[in-house]
Amino acid sequence: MQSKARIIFHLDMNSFYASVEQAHDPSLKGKAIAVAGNPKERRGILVTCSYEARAKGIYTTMSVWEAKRKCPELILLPPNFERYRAASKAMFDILRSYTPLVEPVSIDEGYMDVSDVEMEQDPIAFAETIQNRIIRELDLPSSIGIAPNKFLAKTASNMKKPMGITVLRKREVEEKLWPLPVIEMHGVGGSTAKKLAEFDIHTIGDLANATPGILREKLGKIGIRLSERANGIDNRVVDPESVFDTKSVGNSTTLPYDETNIEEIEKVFRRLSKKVASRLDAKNLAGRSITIHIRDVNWKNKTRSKTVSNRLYNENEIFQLAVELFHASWNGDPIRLLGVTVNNVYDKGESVEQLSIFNFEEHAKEEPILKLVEQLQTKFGKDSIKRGIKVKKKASLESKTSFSKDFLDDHESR
DNA sequence: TCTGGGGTCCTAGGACCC
DNA sequence: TCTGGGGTCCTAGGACCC
Repeated sequence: MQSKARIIFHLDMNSFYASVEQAHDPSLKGKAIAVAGNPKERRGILVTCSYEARAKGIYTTMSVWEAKRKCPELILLPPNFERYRAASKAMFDILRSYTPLVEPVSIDEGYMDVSDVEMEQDPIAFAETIQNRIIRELDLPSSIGIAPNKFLAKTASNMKKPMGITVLRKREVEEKLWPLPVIEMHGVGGSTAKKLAEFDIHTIGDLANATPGILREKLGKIGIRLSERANGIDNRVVDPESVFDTKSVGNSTTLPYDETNIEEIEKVFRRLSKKVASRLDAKNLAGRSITIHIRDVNWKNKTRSKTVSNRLYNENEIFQLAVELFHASWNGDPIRLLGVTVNNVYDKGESVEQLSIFNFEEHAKEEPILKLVEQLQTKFGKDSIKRGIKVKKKASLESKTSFSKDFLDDHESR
């Protein structure tokens, strides 16, 4: 069945944080401004900068000291995330006033599937309406890409900034995309570009016309995907729910000076654990595993992780595990960055699965249960508890105490 | 004084199970 | 006695994006 062509918008806010600051304080309009992590900090970088700053050779990710050297009149602002989140929410509310099929991708960009929206005019005029409303109501500039799928819409929105509206039709891919270098493609970074260059693929057109089998062999799944995208093919749907699908919550920090003092390091872990715990709490999430990140002076990264049987959300537990992992892998070298992430997170209160874990935890401290768990794990393997929980998931809510019984029944009936 | 902090997805090898 | 495949979970690392 040939499905009806879709109409996808990709809306991208232009230098979002800087624009929000200029809207908030109009005296900043027309000036070279930038938002930096904390302008006073060593090792700070620019998170965003205004178009006026860009005109003077300033760009995002530039270090603060370099930016100041290059443009002494640059106005540096500390980030005000609350302000950005409020602006973001207002922007997405505007988008959702036209269709529920809005998928936020990040704080300042999102997709809309407007295929079934009844428009009074053509899609371009409709995009203008949205863009003008965001300017009028929020004083924020944006760019919109219009295309039959996400990849092309995203590519299109990037073509004209600020305040652009760009249509990219599938039949225009050959003319407009193929001449561009592969690095211009969303999903291709320096590393992939270098690999592609090794077998003489330099432009998006080269990629589009390469044998998919070869790409698969060299790049794995990514190779196939890139080949499709280069040919203008992308079947991903616009998913409004994806924003609620948090998989991990983490916090990391670059230390002001390379650190070897264990007391300082533990203090940092304490701070990071506290932050992660409070953010998990705010979202009512708990996780099943923890990862710590260590970056050394040479920018070499190391991760260590551990999966635990109880749900992870408590600050002290996170801290203990983090420090434990750290001690098990640290060789005493100076450290540049530390991070703590809780992975495999899920909503604490929603599904039966969590409830059964909760029941299990309630009894976990009791001697007979501990013994049972040990026996079960010895007999059936480490993941047997999880399988037990799956059985529990099928069982009714009332039979809370039947956890171990369900579990055994399942295994003995095999 | 080069290079932040928040994420997601993919790979690959080993353990373990059926 | 030496023959499997198929599947999931776990860990470590890397690429990429905003």
